[in-house]
Amino acid sequence: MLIYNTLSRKKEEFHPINPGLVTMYVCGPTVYDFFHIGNARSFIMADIIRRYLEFKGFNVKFTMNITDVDDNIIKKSIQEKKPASEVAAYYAQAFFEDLKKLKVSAATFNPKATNHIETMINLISDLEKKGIAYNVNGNVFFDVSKFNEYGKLSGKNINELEAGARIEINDEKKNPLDFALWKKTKEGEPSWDSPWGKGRPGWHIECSAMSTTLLGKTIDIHAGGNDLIFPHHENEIAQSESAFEQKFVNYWMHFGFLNIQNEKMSKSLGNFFTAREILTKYSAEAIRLFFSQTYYGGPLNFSDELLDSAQKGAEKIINLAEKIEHSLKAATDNGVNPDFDFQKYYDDFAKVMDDDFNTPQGVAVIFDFVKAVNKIISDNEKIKIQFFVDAKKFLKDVADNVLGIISLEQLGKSSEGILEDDLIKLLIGVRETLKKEKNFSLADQIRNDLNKLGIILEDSKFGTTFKKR
RNA sequence: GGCGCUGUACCCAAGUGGCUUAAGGGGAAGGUCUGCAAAACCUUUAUUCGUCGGUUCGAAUCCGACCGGCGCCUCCA
Repeated sequence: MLIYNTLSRKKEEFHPINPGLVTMYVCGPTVYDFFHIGNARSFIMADIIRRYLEFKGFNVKFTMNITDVDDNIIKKSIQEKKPASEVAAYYAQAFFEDLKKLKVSAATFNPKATNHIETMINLISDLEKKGIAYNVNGNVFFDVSKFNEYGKLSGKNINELEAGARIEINDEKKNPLDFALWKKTKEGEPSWDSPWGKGRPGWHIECSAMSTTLLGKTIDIHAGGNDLIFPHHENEIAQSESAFEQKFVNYWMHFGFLNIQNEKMSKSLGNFFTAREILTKYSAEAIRLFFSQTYYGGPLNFSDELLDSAQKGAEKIINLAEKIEHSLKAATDNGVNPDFDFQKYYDDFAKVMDDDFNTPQGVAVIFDFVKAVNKIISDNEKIKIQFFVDAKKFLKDVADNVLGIISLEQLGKSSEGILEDDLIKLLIGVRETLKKEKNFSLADQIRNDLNKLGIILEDSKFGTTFKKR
């Protein structure tokens, strides 16, 4: 299996530290607002990577942190005149709700920064003892000049950075690139006691602390958005490797941005849609398919047209799954036993996904499968039930469990309850009679009127079936 | 200025030296099935991969130049 490693800027063969186990850390949200659909891309692609590793048989310890103390949260708490902890708790809750709606699997660990302050303080103390961190009036900074590999992840050169620096002048720093490990408290801010007085941690230190505590000093995979490469991940490496004197992360993975009209979607530009907003218009499956149809590392434009096209693609898979369900219910064991090589599709899927999680090609394998199965269904009057059992299993294993672009267990489930479904079935029955009597105008009227209510009737060789828009 | 990503059909997008005279999705056109629809199936929709050169028996894929889009270098997935 190959993974593109930002550190080496090439694809590398993946070897986890412990066979059969993968330690994976993904930078999660700062909880001061709902996350947007661009953030969702990272969360979903990380989820798909995790699920594929599990599909391959790895036990994945998947960690995603919650940054619940930070400048933006404090700003929001002042605006809303609420305690910072309340703001953070509210948006953390919303974060989990939205992830669930997007069908992102629960993480093994979701550590919150404020639960790991002690570890961070110890880590900073170690760095200070080593002479790598320095305290100026209760602010502690990391001395970038003491870590001679600084810049190795982002390909930046310290001297060039200094030359082109547009960094805010801070008299307390020895070097403009030095970054805060510990920030002295200001009036009204959340704070903790520390050897340097009351204060709060800098942003970067939390990931070093939590990753090490939960997963170990060296982990297999650390992932996040492209914009975290510098300075965030660069700083994590500097802190962790200075403190522990061993490699922090073996494989660094970064997700491309979601753009709107070729411009990065971001909170500061204001050109964003929240994930929960998009979820009112499009299914999680369509959103996941949309992201899966592009390589995770590249840029991707966002628009309603593109999501519409993904929604239609998702329906194509659902249509097949529904046909399979009807066939399974019809349950007959006489019929042809089609010559169909299911294993080939599993092999093809694994082959392309093994190449740095090539989800676009993985999706293509699924659509090839959908087409091939549809063809067999339309070419044969009766098919043995085993064929449908196997076909369903493939969709479950690959399209549902790995990519999450279909939800088999939700098929045919009515959110409105059984009564409504029974009423629709009643109308279908009436319409069947009308059709037999050649009263097509009334039969069509029933179909059209139901359609206006969002219920679509389809006549097929399985009889009349319905689905809801 | 430094570093990185990117330019493939009407739209999105894979492929990065021969397996591809270029996957897959959407759209469009024609056909089959159907009382009609829908769904599904079949056919068509890039001799061509930003432009111009070069390397090679062979390139969308490698090299060079040029043109265009984007990002990071400051909080940001």
